[in-house]
Amino acid sequence: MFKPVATGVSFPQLEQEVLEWWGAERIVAQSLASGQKPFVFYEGPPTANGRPGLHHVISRAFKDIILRYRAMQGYKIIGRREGWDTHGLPVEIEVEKKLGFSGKPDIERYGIAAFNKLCRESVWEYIQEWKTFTQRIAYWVDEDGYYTYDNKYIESLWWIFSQLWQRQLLFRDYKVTMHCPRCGTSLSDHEVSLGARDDVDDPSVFIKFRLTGTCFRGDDATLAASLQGACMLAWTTTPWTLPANIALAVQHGATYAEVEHEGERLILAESLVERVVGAEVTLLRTFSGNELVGLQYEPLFNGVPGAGDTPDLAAAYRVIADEIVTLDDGTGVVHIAPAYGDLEVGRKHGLPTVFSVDLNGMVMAELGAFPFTGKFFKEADPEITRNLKERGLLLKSGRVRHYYPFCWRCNTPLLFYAKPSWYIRTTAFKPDLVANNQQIHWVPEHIRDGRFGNWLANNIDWAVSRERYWGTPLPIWTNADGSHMECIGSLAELEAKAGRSLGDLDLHRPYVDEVTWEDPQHGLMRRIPDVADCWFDSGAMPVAQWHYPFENQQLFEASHPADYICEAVDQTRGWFYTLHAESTLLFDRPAFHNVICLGHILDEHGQKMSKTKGNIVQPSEVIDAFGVDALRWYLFAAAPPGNPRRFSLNLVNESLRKFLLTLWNTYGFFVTYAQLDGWRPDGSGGEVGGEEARGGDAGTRGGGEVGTRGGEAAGGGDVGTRGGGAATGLALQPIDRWALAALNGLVRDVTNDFEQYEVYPAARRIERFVDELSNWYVRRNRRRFWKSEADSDKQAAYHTLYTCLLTLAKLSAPFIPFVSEAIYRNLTGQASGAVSAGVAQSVHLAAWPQVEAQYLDEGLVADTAALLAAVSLGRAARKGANLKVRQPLGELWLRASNPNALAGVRRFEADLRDELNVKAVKYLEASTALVEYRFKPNLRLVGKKYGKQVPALTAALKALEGETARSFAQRCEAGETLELQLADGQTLTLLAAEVLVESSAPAGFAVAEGDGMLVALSTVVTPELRLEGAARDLVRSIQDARKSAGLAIADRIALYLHSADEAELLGQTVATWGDYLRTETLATSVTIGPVPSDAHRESIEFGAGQAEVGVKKG
RNA sequence: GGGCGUAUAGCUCAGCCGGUUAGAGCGCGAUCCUGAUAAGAUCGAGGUCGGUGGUUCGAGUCCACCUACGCCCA
Repeated sequence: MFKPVATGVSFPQLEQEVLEWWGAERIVAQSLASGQKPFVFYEGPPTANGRPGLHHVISRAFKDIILRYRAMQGYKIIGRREGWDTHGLPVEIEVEKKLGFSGKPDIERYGIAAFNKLCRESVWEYIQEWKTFTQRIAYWVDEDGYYTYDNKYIESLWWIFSQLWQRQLLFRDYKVTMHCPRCGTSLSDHEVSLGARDDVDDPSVFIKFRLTGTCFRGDDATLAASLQGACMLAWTTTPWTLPANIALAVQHGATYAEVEHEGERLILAESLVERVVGAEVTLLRTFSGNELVGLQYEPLFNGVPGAGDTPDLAAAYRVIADEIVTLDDGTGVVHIAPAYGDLEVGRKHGLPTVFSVDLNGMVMAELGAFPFTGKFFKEADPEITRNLKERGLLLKSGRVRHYYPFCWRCNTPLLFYAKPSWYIRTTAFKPDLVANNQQIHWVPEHIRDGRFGNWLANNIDWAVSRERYWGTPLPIWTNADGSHMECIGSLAELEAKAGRSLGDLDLHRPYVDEVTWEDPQHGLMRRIPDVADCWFDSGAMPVAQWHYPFENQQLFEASHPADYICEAVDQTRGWFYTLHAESTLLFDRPAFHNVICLGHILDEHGQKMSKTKGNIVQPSEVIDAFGVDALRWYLFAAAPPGNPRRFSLNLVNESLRKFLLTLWNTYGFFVTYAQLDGWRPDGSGGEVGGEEARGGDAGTRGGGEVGTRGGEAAGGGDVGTRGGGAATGLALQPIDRWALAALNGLVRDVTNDFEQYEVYPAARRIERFVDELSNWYVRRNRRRFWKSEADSDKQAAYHTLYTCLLTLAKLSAPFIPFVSEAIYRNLTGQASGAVSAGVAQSVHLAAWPQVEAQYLDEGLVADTAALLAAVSLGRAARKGANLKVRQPLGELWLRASNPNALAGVRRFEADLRDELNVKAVKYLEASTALVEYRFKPNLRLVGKKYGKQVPALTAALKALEGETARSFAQRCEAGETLELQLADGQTLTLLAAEVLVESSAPAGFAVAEGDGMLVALSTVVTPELRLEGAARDLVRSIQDARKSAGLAIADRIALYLHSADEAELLGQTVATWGDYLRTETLATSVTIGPVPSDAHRESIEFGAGQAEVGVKKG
């Protein structure tokens, strides 16, 4: 029935075998095709442009586990397919590097067609590695995936753009970018940080802006008039931006001073006067920043409007108040040039934008005929400064060292530059974005109203265009002067415009750019050059992966929103947002209902793993050493997924040893005996084992004083269950019913956890159950499997352990797909060729376990927990007194302050006696004179009720002693109310439950206490007990000797014992316990005397001295 | 600069609605147990629960501020 289990298992090798079997039997395909009720998943597309790393294992493991769980529940998973993010700057940069390019001009020279071809190919550079990786980590997805560069995918994006266009949600405005005038391109944030320097030498100039005496929209005309001719004093390190100045900003609440200096009136922050102007000034008056708002001043120069723009200069050249202003340096008056960095401020205050430097970094000719006209902007700085000095508008100038960004490629200083850009008006939907977010179940929860919620609350319009090449082309066509625009929503629409079939036109640049048409009213229509932000691609995947609305209408409707998605926390501003925004704008609903948001993986020192730091752990390194399941289990069980986690190989090894091996060995134990017995799940078999192969009947002597560990004790419980095994007709023992109760509780709890998308607590529960199954159930029941009779008691043990293991295989299948498969296939007999009707071929095709309510028994589980606590304390007490468990002791005293715990221990008293090797268990009660009592308030109950009286109450309880304490304890145990007098004379009436009774250790006992329980062991070893202990010591040593002599389990021996030191003890032991020695060790003879030379010999410690043990096969 | 998160034993992490002696695993040392086990049990050393202040009869837990680290944004 069962295939033997190798205890020296190699998990990586086992996984390879399972992989091959999955392949041969097409298990993955079967799983993908299975199920009825729909469950919708979205694959967040990775870029195949780099190698798969550990962080991909995490996200895929967390995706996979939920999908496997749902599949086992009979769901049909929609969207369980690969997806690839193929567009974007990272791909372009990769290709640029390969070609040795240094910017857009190189690409234009090389040709967009050839460049994009390389981009398309570059995406697949690591594809084989990805495919192998996907398969090896058992990420079960359909290889028939989606690709964002597909024409069909792009066409769906066009449809979305045209929807937005029709609703006037797509608009053009400036956007500030970091621009390299030499390379002629914008740089990404990452590129900017590559080239920024901290100690750049730049001019530092203080400029006077002369007030006109008027004010904006007639704010405070009186003040304005009185300030006519005075100058606002501003500071800048970029004189080249002054011609584009449009406003001056002050701080709302700060105090500004009008001072007289060398015959001029200057206005600046009061606190900066001395530092900037010096002490030689006369203070005329002060204002708050707010009072200055609206004052108008004479422009220094006349800035140039952007192409096609008609700025409203009536709103310019005035004082505004904004929070960007600080009083740390400068004058407290900030020069605002929206074109070169202050666009957000400009937008907020309704300011126009004008320019003075073009995209090549040259001062524009349109500014007028100045000495600096046509010069590079940095070289214009001194000329502009001189010009202002000549006009009396410069207070002073100097140099300063500060932070400034340079191009990382060509070392040219960068410009902040407001470029025309396309936006999606997401701000118009802010309330909807926020409301739809409330429908999403986030794990961890704090992301919803924290990071993600805040991001939505501070929503800004989405700048969606990029001046690049490899991306989804924006489907907007315009005439020459930009006065007419059209947005195209499908290929068919474009064909209609172009008046020809576009057949297999590649919708990428440059081919799509070649499609133009003549508009009768507006002239030649050409596509704008921009492509879409590649985040727009991925946010559109619910629509575009199915080529909606051109195809798959029903499929799309059924698969939006998703039930589940999962990515790392950095996606709150990435994919999570773009999915949410596009879904809200298009369909007014969230894109997903449940999301697990993963923390990042760090190296063992808490540093982020990165290529430059060289601290990346390759997944293969881990997988080859420990296997995928060990890695997965570590990821699921080691820490909650939302936290960043430190990773090291050691931690994976730990989870392997702690969990996987325990499970595997328990399973191995079961199979070993089930195979020997020919046991079958249907209850047949079990009678063939017999004495022949086994250690005989030692374990079932029953009634013996010794040798009762396991079987006897388990059978001696006080709950009569013979024949009472529910529907099974099995003779379930209490410990069997405990295992089944715990198992069904586990099924219930793990299922609940999964329903909440809480993987971590589910893993911890399974881990704990496996530990208890191995270290309590199996350990306590060894004899039942071992004994020769094939009785109903043995059947019950087999049935119980089998049920636990098979259910565990299913429960753990989503976590550890390989090991669970191996266990499942063997336990269902399939590994050895048996096939039963109605049994799923693979654990991943099996049904998720159901709770069998008739087995649930919270009382039994709690009682066993109390027993385990008592056992643990008993061991601690033995340790404290240095009394090993093999030495039997007379009596154990126990007290439990919790009546339920006490009842639990009483119920399993026989197990407690057996486990701790004591003859009798007695209970400390208030009537017992052995101990003193101490009292504490039950704070949880008393705290709220008595509040400030708690300290007095505590003191009064503590003061009780002697007979008063004893009678107090008795009333308490009887559940009566208690009168307690406080120090101030007041008397309180306490309920019994409001007082905790503790007892001191009885004298002359070995004691341990904790968790409201006290265990005291009598340390008296009588001569009888000593002999019994000696017998058990001997048995243990003889078993060791058998083992090291290489004897088979069932070999009979001739036994020789000899001790010069403890001859008398040895003689008495053999006389009293000879039968026990013989049966336990399969000795056909016991001889006291020197060990013959042909016997295997060992020296052992015995009594207070030494002894010799000899064994010989006989 | 702003937002979010994290900070508990040498390491990795738990710790519920505030409650009595703050836990687990690993590692280290010691003892024990074992004819499934690469295991297990017990004990020991190791904690100013990041810091300061506050609320409260009572704070690892709640509040404020600060520090360090991570992520995102500017």
